[in-house]
Amino acid sequence: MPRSEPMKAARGVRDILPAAIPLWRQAEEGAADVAKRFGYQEIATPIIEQLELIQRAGEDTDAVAKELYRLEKRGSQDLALRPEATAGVVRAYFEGGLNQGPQPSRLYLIGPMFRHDKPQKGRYRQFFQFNVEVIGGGSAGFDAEVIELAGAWLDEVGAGDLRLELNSIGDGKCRPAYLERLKEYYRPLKSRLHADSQLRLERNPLRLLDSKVPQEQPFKAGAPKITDHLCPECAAHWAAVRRLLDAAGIEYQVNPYLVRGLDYYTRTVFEFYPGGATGQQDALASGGRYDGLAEAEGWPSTPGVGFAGGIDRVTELMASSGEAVVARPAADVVVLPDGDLAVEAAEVARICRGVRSTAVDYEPRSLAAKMRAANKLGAKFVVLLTPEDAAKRTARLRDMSSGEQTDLEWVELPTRLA
RNA sequence: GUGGCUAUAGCUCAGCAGGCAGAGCACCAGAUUGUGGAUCUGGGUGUCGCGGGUUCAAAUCCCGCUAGCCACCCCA
Repeated sequence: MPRSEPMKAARGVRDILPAAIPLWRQAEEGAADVAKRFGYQEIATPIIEQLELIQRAGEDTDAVAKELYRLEKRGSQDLALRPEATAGVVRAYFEGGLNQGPQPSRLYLIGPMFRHDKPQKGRYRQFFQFNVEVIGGGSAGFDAEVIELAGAWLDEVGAGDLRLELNSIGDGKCRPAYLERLKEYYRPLKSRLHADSQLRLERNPLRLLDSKVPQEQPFKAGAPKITDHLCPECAAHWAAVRRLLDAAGIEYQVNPYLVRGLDYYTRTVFEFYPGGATGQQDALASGGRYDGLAEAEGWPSTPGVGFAGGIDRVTELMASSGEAVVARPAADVVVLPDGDLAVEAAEVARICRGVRSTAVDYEPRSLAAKMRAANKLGAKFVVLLTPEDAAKRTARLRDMSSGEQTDLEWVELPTRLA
């Protein structure tokens, strides 16, 4: 047989092994707890969606073109793996009739997302997000609420010091005029911009503000700030959000360069970063208001605000900050048959499982080896079974911490183990 | 898309002025007349990522490829 490479996981994806699961659970359960405490309900949407839904929510950005996992066409629908959750949640809100219920709908979702990125630390092709969405409510109170919720989650799971950045990017009423001012400012500088930025200048000028090209940094300082050019409604909303955050004692930094590239985003944008990190660190959670998204999907215009938190990054932070989680033993009780007693050992295990997690060592190895294995597993008890015992339906129970042993009948096991 | 680093046992890695492929951990067994942890003893489980080149001789030097990691770019 020709030798071949052993099979490995697909590029950019990873396993969450048993030892890492407690930390993972802590991040997820922390998310669910906080969301419920704020009155949010869980929703689960498919990881596949119609390609068109994702394209409408992402327009024709490079990201959609390059990073979307499209599925081979089956039947008449083009499908893709979801790269983010909000588009699907908004779709489900209408399709499931949540728009008929009390407004707004407060929803949360935890699940995997897929992007064909080049993998690197904290960035995977299948990654997990905690999403919180308020759909059907346009008040500033909701903006502040989801920000507070995001901060509470990161705090409680032990993500450590945080930095919250905040901005407003206006809406369809005031943004176009601001973008004209921005273009006017950058046009004379066009020849000094990076090639990518020259394209953005006419197509998506807002993105010039978060450019990281070193030679463009000095230009940003002189650029008009959108928060100076908000319409009265957006300005009032912006002021209200900040007032609410101040009242809640939530610290933030206004970052006039924090933007979103898509038209349906409106008003509030925010991102949480690890506090110790400087510069270009990936956000732990990012969100904002998307009053134009429902309409982009072809549904009635409906306001919404929310955020997405990266569970992979958060668990990595938890691990590095020494967040200790003790893994529970796989089984409290291990049955060690001495000889060919698989049937009897399985029956004894079945009896023990009524009161404690129980495993059986079926391997034909020495009793010493079985004891070693049971010890490493963290077993609290072992049940030793010899052919003579088995014939009489008796066994020997050993307490692994005290070393104490007692001979007893199988039927006595539940009471002795309980 | 760009760049840097890495690739040797199941795992982590050493070996690299070219000369018989190694350690620790893990695993198996024994000391213990078949009862765990501590200790000791024994056991190597390998196409040195793949393909070429240089050489008497290549894990080691050179070229190419592939994969992984890290960073930049990007990130709905």
